[in-house]
Amino acid sequence: MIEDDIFRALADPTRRAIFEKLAAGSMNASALRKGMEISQPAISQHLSVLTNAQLVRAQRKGRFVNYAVNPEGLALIAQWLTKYRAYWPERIDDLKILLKDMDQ
Amino acid sequence: MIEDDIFRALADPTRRAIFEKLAAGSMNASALRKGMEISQPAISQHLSVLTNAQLVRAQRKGRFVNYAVNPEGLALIAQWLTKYRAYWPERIDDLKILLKDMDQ
DNA sequence: GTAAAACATAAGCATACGCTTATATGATTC
DNA sequence: GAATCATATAAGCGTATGCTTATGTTTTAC
Repeated sequence: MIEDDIFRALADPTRRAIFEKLAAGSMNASALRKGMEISQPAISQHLSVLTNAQLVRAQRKGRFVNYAVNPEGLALIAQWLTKYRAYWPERIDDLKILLKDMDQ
Repeated sequence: MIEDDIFRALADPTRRAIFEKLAAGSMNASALRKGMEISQPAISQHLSVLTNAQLVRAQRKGRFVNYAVNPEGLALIAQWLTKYRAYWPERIDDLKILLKDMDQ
């Protein structure tokens, strides 16, 4: 089940931080590492987890590897969320969420 | 970080199955257990995790405890998703996802 | 081709997870 | 209040997770 991988990948705060950085703009592992107190192997392992979860995409560019957000993973979360659309309007505060055209 | 709890809670397939059952209608732990090959303590522990993640609500009804979906958790996921709204249109297949009125 | 840079993989370790069995708590029924 | 039902907690166990250090790969630069 891919959902296992996606949710598990996002359960780690370091991984969410990496993902957030990538969402602001794709970059290689070294660039990602800057400002994060983490070892090189750790970043590499996290990126592997994110990639397997289809949240991130890897592409070799010479001796660098460019990492970018993979919309596939996000779409799968959105898709999962729509199953429980019935509960969204019951949100306590004033958040308004609308999802349409996903009746497949 | 509540996101840790939410994503971790959903990373387990048994927990997602429990959540899905509750989404179809609130019920107590015994009813939930029916049809699931799982021990009573296991269900209880899973429900505890889901409750802590604000995905589920517990309410005593005599000697039963009624469990129901807590929209709060779902809303937090939706909220998290909106941060990456920019990437949604890039979805490969024909899935159409639209989110509006969440500019808070 | 040799050295160095960017990244991945291997191995090991402490901690967390999900399950089990056993027991405790809370509430009803008689 | 004793027995029973519904649920929670405790303790223990095997496995997974996230990190580290050490070593491999792959590609560029000289």
